[in-house]
Amino acid sequence: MTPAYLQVKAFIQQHISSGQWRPGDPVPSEATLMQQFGISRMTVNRALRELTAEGMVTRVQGSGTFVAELHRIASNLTIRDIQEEVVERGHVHAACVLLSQAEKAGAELAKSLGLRTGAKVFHTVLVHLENGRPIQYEDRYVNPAAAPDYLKTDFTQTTPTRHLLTEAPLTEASYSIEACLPTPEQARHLNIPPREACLAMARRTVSGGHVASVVRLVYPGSRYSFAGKFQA
Amino acid sequence: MTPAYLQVKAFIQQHISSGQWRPGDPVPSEATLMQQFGISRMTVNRALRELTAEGMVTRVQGSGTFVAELHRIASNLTIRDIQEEVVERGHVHAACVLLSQAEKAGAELAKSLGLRTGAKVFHTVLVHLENGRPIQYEDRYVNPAAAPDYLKTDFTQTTPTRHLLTEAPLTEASYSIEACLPTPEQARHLNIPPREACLAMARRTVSGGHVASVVRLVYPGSRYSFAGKFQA
DNA sequence: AATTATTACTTGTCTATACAACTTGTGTCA
DNA sequence: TGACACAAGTTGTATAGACAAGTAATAATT
Repeated sequence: MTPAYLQVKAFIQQHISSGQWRPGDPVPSEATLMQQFGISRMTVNRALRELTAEGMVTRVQGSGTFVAELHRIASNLTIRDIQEEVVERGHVHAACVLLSQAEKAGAELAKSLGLRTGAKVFHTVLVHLENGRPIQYEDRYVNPAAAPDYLKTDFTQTTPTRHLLTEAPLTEASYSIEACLPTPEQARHLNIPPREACLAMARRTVSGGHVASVVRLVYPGSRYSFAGKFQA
Repeated sequence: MTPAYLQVKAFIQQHISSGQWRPGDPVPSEATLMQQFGISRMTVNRALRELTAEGMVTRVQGSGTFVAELHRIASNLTIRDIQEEVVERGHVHAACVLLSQAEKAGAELAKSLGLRTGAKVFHTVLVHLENGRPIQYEDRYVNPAAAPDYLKTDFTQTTPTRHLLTEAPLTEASYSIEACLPTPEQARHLNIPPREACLAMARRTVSGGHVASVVRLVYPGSRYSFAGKFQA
């Protein structure tokens, strides 16, 4: 037996996705739906509240519930560990450490990490392999305050992402996905032609109010894409 | 006065983001939180239910509530109208129609649209300009069943996205973001060098169980990126 | 005619209770 | 030792009622 609140949700979603109720149209009030389904108000309320959270409808106290203007269906672009991702595809993950050291931050880097120029930062460069083929070039700077033991980690066993997620649970992050051509070094390590288009994700993660890490992930365009699904 | 359920949410989120409760750790049970906050179970339940929906915690019936394994903080990658996007940045949007006609679908296209080979499809190619500079090359095929009047639209006034969102409210969509080099024609119309890396989003939208449209959006890598924010 | 009260309706939050479904550990019995 | 039954604890769903707060239309007043 399908729970009542799901039936109400399905009822409303169907009317919206079929186009019978168009953006801006009023959705029946809680009282109406109560009677129509013969259920209590709290149950109807839950259904409408969830639809609001999902962006299907908007509610105005005192006025009513309305079909949301644009279906801004959100997808689940998430921060994932590359190793998990590869393993989930049933493939073998390996990592090759190109660099792992402490450095003094330049002006730009220091600013983006929220440190003063010349402050100590950790710098790692890795290449991740999927079934032996290079798939990600990871160039990362880490705020020592967020993960003091960062450099002691064996990155062929534990990925930087995993270490950081454990050490400094993230509270927010901003990212930018762009297309670029690889640097000669990136092309060499990714084993791609120097003019093959690459996907790059630049990411800045914040943990507890402080910037924990800035990273640039470069993927060969021919071997990688961000795929996802929007769902109503 | 902050609502009680929000206080509970804040209490839990703080313990998680501060690292006091680590992934896998149990979160206090509803009964415990009831007593601790002196509120009813339904209120605690709402807080925990919302945290579950937001990916902060996982709940197992009969067992308990636990801090989610990886903070799979989801971002708001949404299907947006390029015109809205440009206008929101305070810029001027314009569109140039390169092609707008009915065609017979080839085998591959027909399959992806869920039609038979040779069926009639609408095909449009547009270039979108932001402040006069080309920013998106839009190559779109539309299922006539989803939007019979598609070709009658003046695409310099109404973008295809907007028309389709109005005509065929979408129920789901899948996308793929990749890096590529532009075709000569794309490079010409986007006014970029032939070897500049581009971002491409391939999207397939479904409306009411039928594929409404497949589209390939190509952006100059130097002028566009998908940016977003994950938030706890 | 313009302003102000009133009223009906809507959503937002919260309570106390109830039963169902599931998990886990414990104890009993063979 | 192993299989089973049971009890305690947990989440999932649902109810009927209550009050607060906001909106919008109507009625009353100026």
